[in-house]
Amino acid sequence: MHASRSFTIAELAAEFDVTPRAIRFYEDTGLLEPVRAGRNRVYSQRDRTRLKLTLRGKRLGLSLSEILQLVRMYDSAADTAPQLQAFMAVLQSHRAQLERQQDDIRVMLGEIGQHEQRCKRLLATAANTAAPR
Amino acid sequence: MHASRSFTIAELAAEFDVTPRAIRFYEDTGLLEPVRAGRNRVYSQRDRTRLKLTLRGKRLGLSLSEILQLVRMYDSAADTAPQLQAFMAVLQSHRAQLERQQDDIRVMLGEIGQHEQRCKRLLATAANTAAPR
DNA sequence: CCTTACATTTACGTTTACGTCAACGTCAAC
DNA sequence: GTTGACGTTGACGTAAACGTAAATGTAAGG
Repeated sequence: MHASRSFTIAELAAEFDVTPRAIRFYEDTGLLEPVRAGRNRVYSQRDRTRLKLTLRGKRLGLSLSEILQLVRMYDSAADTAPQLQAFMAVLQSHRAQLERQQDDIRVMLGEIGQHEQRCKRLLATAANTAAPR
Repeated sequence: MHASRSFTIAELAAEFDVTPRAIRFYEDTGLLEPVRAGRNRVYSQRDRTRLKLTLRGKRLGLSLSEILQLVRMYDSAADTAPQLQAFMAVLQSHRAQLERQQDDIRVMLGEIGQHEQRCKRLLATAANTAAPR
């Protein structure tokens, strides 16, 4: 019967390696909605999940307002057909953007691989030049 | 014998869908180094490539200074063994970050897929409810 | 010659995402 | 009772990445 554990700001800050200041800022933008125990913030599991989503979005270069739109959309259960259609259109465009990023990453990983090969070759010949005996 | 074509700022701006202002700004940061025809900037193929790299980096959330470090590193041909070792270490960390992003993307694509499935189900039942005949 | 289109530099404005005090409350430990 | 350790609310500061005039040049076209 564990009442879905709650968290302090310091706990979340430590777990995700962000500052309390940042967490409070995410609240200002609407991304988090902790309740209060007196003056202090109390974060729910839902807040924790939101924070995780937020940081994931940031790692992919999304702005906080973009992330907010995302989570709001995912939360708002659309029910009418036009709403659902619109929702799916947005999903499509997000998918497209993510796939573009995947391509970008593939290209970059390829270049990194090339540079690594070059380094290895150079290191091999350098070793021979420096200590031919 | 085509002398490796050059570009005006407007050409590059149109091709990559950015403003001239942004392109000049990238020059301020050191990312581009156009020569001058009198007062006007003339961009080489190398500049064009740099711009492409810059925009790719941006799409992945890199800052301009990070991108600058990258392209400089890739340009500077390290030759001593310690330099090469250091270079490869940086490559490794970049690779790691890109792989983290790949994971993030995979997770997000998965979530998008789930939402799409849910939408389709809802649309199906909604259609039945709206027009059962 | 005048306009139009595109280029330039200089400079100040703006948004985003926090950092960094400052001043204060609170509760436990010594 | 006071000292930390942690929390709070302002409020101001800041770096990044341009946007947005303003004033000017310049080459082509009518």
